Amino acid sequence: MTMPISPISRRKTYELVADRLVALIGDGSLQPGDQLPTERELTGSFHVGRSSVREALRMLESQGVIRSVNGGVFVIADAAYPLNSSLRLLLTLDEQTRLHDVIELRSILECEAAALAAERHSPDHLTLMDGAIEEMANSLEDPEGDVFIDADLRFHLAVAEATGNRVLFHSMHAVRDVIRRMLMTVFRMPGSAARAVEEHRAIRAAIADGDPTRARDEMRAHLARVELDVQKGGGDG
Amino acid sequence: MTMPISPISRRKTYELVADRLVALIGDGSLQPGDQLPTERELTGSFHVGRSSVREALRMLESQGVIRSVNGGVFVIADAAYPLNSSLRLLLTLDEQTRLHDVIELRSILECEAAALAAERHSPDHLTLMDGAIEEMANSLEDPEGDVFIDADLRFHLAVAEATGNRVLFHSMHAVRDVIRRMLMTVFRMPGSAARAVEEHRAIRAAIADGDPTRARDEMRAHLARVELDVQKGGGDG
DNA sequence: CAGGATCAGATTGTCTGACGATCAGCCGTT
DNA sequence: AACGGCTGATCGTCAGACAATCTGATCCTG
Repeated sequence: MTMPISPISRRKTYELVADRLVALIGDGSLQPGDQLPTERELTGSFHVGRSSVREALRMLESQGVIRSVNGGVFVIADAAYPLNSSLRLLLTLDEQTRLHDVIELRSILECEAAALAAERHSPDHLTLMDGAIEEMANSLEDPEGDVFIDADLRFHLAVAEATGNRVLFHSMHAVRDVIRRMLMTVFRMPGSAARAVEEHRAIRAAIADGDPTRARDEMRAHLARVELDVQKGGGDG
Repeated sequence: MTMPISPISRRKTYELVADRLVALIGDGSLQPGDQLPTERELTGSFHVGRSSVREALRMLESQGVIRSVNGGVFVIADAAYPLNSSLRLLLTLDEQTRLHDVIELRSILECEAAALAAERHSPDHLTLMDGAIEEMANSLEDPEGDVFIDADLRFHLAVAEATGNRVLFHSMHAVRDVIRRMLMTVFRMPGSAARAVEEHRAIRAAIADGDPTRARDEMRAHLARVELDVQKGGGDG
C-alpha cells in the first residue's frame, strides 16, 4: 500500500545556499585556496539575508569545506578532509566507542593499503616513501617529536596514495589525525622510533618488490609493535 | 628560536555554544531522542544572541548531531552517524574520488569485519543474521527492493556489530549509505538477489564456525560477485 | 458524543539594522 | 627605510521584527 507520493520537503534557505556553494566548489568555480566573496556580496548575489548566508557558512565550516580566518577572510580549505572532524566527534559522542577501536580500524586500513600499494605503486611513490624515511632517521635526535611524527605520517600517506584510492587516503588521514597524540607517546619511548625506521624500510622494500602479502604482514607487524609500545608507555585509557 | 608562546585563539561564540551542547550530549545530560530547549531558552541560558545559538545549531545539524524538524522541535538524532554526510561530501568535492574507491573501501572493511566477527561473535549476533537472511529470502518477490536492501543492510551491520568495534560499525554504515542506490540496481538483476541470500548463508556459517579466514573469503567472494553484477547491470560510471 | 473547523500561542525561519573588534593597507613622521 | 598611527572593509555579535508553520485547545455542527 505504499503510495507513490514523495514527501514534501521544505528546503530551508541556508541549506540552499550551502548547496549552491558546495556546487560551486564541486564544478571548479571555486578552487581550493580561493577566497570566497564577502558575506554581503553573497547576500546580494543570492538575494537572501545575511543570517542565511552565515548559517550556510557555518555548516560548511563545521564540515571542513571552508575555513573562517578571523579578521575578514573566508578561504576554501586547502584540502577537503571532512572525515577528520566527524571521526573526532564520533569519539566524543558515542560513549561505547573506544580509542582502541580507532587503532584497530587503522590497522585494517593500513595493512590493506600496503597490500594494494605493492600492486599499484609507481616509482614516484617509492621516492616519496624514501624521503619520508630519510627525514625520520634524521630527526631521531630531535627532542620535539613533531618532525618525526610528520615524516611518519608522510610515509603512511604515501602508501595510501600509492593505492590510488582517494577514499582510503582520506580515511587514513582522518584516523591518523585522531591518534596523533598517541603516536607522540610512542616517539618518546627510547628505541621505539629507531625501530620504526627499520620497520618502515621493510615495508617499503616489500612494496617495491610488488609483494602484497609481505607488505601486509610487515605493516601488521609494525603496527602491532607500535600498539604494544603504546600500552607499555601508558597511553590513555 | 621557537619561543614557548602558544598562539592566542579567539574562540568564537557560536563555537563555544556548539562545544557546550556537544558536551551536554557527551556526558548524558541530553539523551538521544530528547528535545532541545528552544532557541530563546538557550539564548537566555548562555547569555548570547540568537544568531550565535542558531549558528551553533547549524554546525551540529550539518554534522548529524541534531535534527531540525520544521515547526518547532529540535531533536537529538537517534544515533550519531556523522560520518555519512562527510563521506557523501567527499564524493562531491574531491573530483579524483570515484565511486569505485568507496566500493573498494567497503570490501576492505567488510572482509576484515567478517574475520573479526568469526572470532568475537555471540549467539545473539547469529540470531540477528539469521533474521536478516530470512527476511531477504521472503522479500525476493517484492517488486520494490527496499525491504530486501534493508534486510541486507541489517545482515552486514550485524556482522559489524559482532566485531564489537564501533568505529568499524559506523564506517560501514556510512559506506553503505553512499552506495545504497547502487545496490538497488543489483537487486533488479534477475537471480542476483537469490544468489546473495545463499552467499549470506555461507558467510554466516563461516562466522558461526569461528573460522576467520573462511569468513573473510566468503565475504570477499560475495562482494566481488555483487560488484561484477553492478558492472554488468550498468551502474553509474 | 464524534468529528472537523477555527483560533491562539509558541517556535522556527528569515530579514534588517546596528555596533564593536580586528585586520590589511596607506600615509606621515622620524 | 623603519616605525607608528589612521582609515576602510569585514567579520562577530546582538536586538528587533515579521511571516510561516506546528501544536493544542476550543468551538461548532451533525
